Amino acid sequence: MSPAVGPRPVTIELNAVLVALIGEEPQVLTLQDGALLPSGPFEGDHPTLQTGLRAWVERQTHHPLGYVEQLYTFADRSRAEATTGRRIVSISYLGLTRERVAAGKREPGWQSFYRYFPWEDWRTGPSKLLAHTILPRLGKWSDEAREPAIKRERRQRVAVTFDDSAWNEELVLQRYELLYEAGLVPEAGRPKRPVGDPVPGEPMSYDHRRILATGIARLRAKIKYRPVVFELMPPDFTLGQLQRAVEALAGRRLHKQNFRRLVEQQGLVEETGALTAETGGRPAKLYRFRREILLERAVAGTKLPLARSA
Amino acid sequence: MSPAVGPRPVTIELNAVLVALIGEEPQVLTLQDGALLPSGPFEGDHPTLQTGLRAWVERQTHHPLGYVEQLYTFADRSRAEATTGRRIVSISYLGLTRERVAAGKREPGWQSFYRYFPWEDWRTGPSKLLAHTILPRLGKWSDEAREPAIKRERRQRVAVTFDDSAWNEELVLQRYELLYEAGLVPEAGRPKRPVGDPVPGEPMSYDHRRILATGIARLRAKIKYRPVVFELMPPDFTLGQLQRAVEALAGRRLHKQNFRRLVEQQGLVEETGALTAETGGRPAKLYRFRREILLERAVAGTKLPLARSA
DNA sequence: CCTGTTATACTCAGAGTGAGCATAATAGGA
DNA sequence: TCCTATTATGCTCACTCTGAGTATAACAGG
Repeated sequence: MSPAVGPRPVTIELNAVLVALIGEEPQVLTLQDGALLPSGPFEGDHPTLQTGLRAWVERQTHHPLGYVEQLYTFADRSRAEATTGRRIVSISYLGLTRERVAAGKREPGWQSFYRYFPWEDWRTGPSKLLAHTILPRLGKWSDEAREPAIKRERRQRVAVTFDDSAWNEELVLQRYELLYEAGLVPEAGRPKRPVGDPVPGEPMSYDHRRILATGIARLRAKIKYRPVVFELMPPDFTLGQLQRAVEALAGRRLHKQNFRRLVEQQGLVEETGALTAETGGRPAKLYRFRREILLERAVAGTKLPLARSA
Repeated sequence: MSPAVGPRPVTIELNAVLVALIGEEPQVLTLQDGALLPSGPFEGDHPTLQTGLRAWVERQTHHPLGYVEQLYTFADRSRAEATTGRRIVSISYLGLTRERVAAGKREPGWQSFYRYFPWEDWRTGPSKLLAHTILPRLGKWSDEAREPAIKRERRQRVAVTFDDSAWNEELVLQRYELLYEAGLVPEAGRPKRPVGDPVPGEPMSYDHRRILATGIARLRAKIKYRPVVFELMPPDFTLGQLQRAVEALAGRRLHKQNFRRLVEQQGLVEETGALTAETGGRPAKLYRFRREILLERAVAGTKLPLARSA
């Protein structure tokens, strides 16, 4: 069990889920007409994985990456292995970048999250696609199970991940995997499933749609306890814009007044002093992110009933 | 940007942070008299990384792994690279396993968390090591900075991560990294720092102490929103034992009555019906983990002010 | 039967959160 | 000019959650 000198050739590949908000839609950078996430080899002359990724992305997009976070490392993929004989290890990252085009102009390569996961967008109310198509078909899948135990387990998993009365927007990956298991979405490069009529939502090549699901899920979880939305916002913004940004990522509507209360009382923003009348109604105050907050506080998050708080 | 066939030889290595509770101490499995985490090559004949890790750990420890989670993938390490010329990518995992020895007998290889991070143990009150040794030296390090801006930034980072009036037990890694930056802990295989008199706490070889810090941090965060403690508990336990387990991991004391309330009202446990008198005082009811809960509910966690929850 | 120890039940105040009412300030059209 | 629609902003209220503590129960050992 000493440090190993491995027996089999291996290739390292980096995958990036690059997110930007373009015109209040959450978008991800793709290649090949939306079928691929950007990916490339890890070049050994970079000191770390993260600097390698940054350099490579910034060279490709001519744009600085605001925030980068490692998502997951997969090695369980057939992919090119069959042909080359090499083991491919793929390390995926989530990166956030600021919008840089006019909201009107359509950037090539950027695609909405919800092109791939239409059932994840609840901003206009409970997803009709879910109620009319997905849930019935998942119900059928559950009923198809022969053993009662498996049937019960399937039903329960569907209920937990897709329950529309207690929708949990973080379960993007679990929902995708359940749909995959049920044969409702296709996925290349994995053990074949009997996919009949796939559910709406674009597929991607290889496991890139799964990686995207992982990235969206991580991002949806993260915005709740770290101020990462601001990496996607312009320097100045109104609270309404900020709210619509969060709504776009989370895929659901928020209570306006309570959202303001939360943002303000946490000291995340400060007024610039200016107003903007471009919002359609009463002019709104402009705010900017208080970067100092990153130094002032660490993460939040406690759920332990602590004793003697001094 | 097509899937890559890399130019440089690479070796994949797996590292495991294997945790067990032995006699109410949180312990990690080590080799070489505590200097190494178990690590080994990823053998290409396993379909996935996780199954590879499981098989390998269970072969080494003759013991099933209850819970496994990927921690992080590093490639930024000099290590054996200098000698072999190969790039080493190390994928680390956190694994939880059940105690299997009598509390008295000392298992070889298992070491307490707090042998490596003594300042992380607040179970007997605020760490004296912190107040008497670490904080003064970190203060000195801050003051050494020439530029006022850097001085201020150092002070603020120390305040956020080490603040003993609002101790955040999750910041294990941030604290370790700060100590490393300040030259207060040694670390092999990294750019040398002028380490004078190191702060108490055992070092490890390579970057294993850093990986351990990552694992402890992840575990401390996880116990707050997922019922993973039970992976470390015997089948039947009292609420007092459960509390001391959580305290051991979190490194701090909890309010007993509120801890019970939390555990009970979340439906995490059920009474077995039996009592045990081995706790020293009034006999305690025995409980067991309600595995069904894993199917009944997904994660918790919302901090968004949702609209119309109808 | 007193003392120390752990277990268990219950209460209470304050903070945080979901939900909604009310008002302000703009644009555009009747 | 004055409605109306729209967005922004301020404030209240009830309910739940959580920290903190009081009180009582049930054992062991001297």
